[in-house]
Amino acid sequence: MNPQPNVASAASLIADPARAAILMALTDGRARPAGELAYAASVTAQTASSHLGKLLAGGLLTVETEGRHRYYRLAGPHVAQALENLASIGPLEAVRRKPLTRDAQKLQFARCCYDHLAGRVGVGVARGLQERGFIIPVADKQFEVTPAGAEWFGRMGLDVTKIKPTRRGFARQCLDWTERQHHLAGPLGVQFLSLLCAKGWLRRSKTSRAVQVTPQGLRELREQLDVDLAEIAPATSG
Amino acid sequence: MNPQPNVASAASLIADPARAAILMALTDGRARPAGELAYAASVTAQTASSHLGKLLAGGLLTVETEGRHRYYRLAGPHVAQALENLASIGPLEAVRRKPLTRDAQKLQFARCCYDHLAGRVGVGVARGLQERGFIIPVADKQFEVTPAGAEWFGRMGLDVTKIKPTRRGFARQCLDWTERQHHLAGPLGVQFLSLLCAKGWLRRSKTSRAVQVTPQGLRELREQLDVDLAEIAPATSG
DNA sequence: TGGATGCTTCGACACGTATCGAAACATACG
DNA sequence: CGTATGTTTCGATACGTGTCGAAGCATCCA
Repeated sequence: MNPQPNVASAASLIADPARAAILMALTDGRARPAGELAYAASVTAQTASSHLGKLLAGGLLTVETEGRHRYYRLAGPHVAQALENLASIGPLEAVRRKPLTRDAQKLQFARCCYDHLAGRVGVGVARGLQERGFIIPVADKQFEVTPAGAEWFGRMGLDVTKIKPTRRGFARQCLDWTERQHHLAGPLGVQFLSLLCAKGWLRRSKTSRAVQVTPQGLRELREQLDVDLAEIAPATSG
Repeated sequence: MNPQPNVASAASLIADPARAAILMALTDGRARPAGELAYAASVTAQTASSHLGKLLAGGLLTVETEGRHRYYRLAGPHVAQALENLASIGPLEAVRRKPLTRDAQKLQFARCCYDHLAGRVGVGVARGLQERGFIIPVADKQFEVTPAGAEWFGRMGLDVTKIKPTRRGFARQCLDWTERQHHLAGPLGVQFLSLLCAKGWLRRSKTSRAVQVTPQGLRELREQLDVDLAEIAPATSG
């Protein structure tokens, strides 16, 4: 009668608080060693090891050994997507009472989603790119780069003709659950985030998914893409 | 350290096999009484009642009392979406060995996703509508109906100007995990499924999410939208 | 009003599993 | 080669929770 016992088993892997913390710590797409994940989940190394083994067996994580460290990362973007999707279910009562921590505000403002830019800034940038006619949404949850867009990316220092599309596309539309709008993902999104960091407009946190917008970035984003971050910034950056 | 205990609690609600079975039984968007759900999950009425209470408290279900029956349904499309999304995580080993049951094949071929058409047929229809220029994907995971599309829907017997958009849009792009492509959801998708059933092209199963394509539907879909179901049909319908 | 049906609450039991201490294993460093 | 660090395995414990029998409400019907 039930053709999908899958959902239950997959969900049970995410259901444990420690495992959920581990997964959330990996949603930026970076790989982290077991010890760091144990610390992030506030459990001992043994406990974390047990969890990591289960997540691995369940296909949620992959691992690569390097020296005496074992680096874990999410098995793919679809796992990150499922996590964000799950987060959209329950927050009705749990989050509302507390007015969001400082860190949570930063995350909502700007963060990286697996390996590209997300949050208010991510959505704003994607919207700016569309309004300028640099990218247009097309079928299959993809963006297409217009000739004008290619030229603009080129002036920014990004040769879009040199970016190789993966099996899942070249410039994906990724749904942002905090904003309920799309931001730019896929190889182009990855390269674009790197570029903005290299130009000193953004700065990735070493310890979390948070992304900081530099004063220069504030100015340039407004100038280049008409993204007014002042309006959407959290208290500190306003 | 963990700003989202949400994912863990939401996942734990889906993690139980009985609850998962209940949720999956509701993914077609219809409302069902508690007893039927107990049967679907193969548990007693007391056990099911306990689960239903938890799902209700967790915001995954809503309920309406009618006489001595209590009808439960999914709290919204986002829950169905999260379920389908979760299903895409684990099926690597669990499903592969068995070549899919008869029922599972039917579901993969054509089913309703909450309240609109999904599966191979759903994706094929959406693709056909796009190739004919009747709908085009736009930002925010939405479809836009072209003038030609409005005319075509009109000839089919569906006045698109009379369909009210909800808060979440008018014609949504819904990701189909079996096909990894979009199909048509939202109010337009709902109305369109009703229309195809009314015209006798499709027939919804009373007991499951499966949707059957009638011989007339087979012919008309090919004629109107160039959807060749013969190629993508399961054994029986080929 | 009395009995049937549908559903929920209560209480007790049993099973699963998350957790950590101790120890084993692997790798790097001096 | 011995020691330190990172990680996993083993074993025991304790807590949570899914399960069903029995009883309690609510509704419908005669």
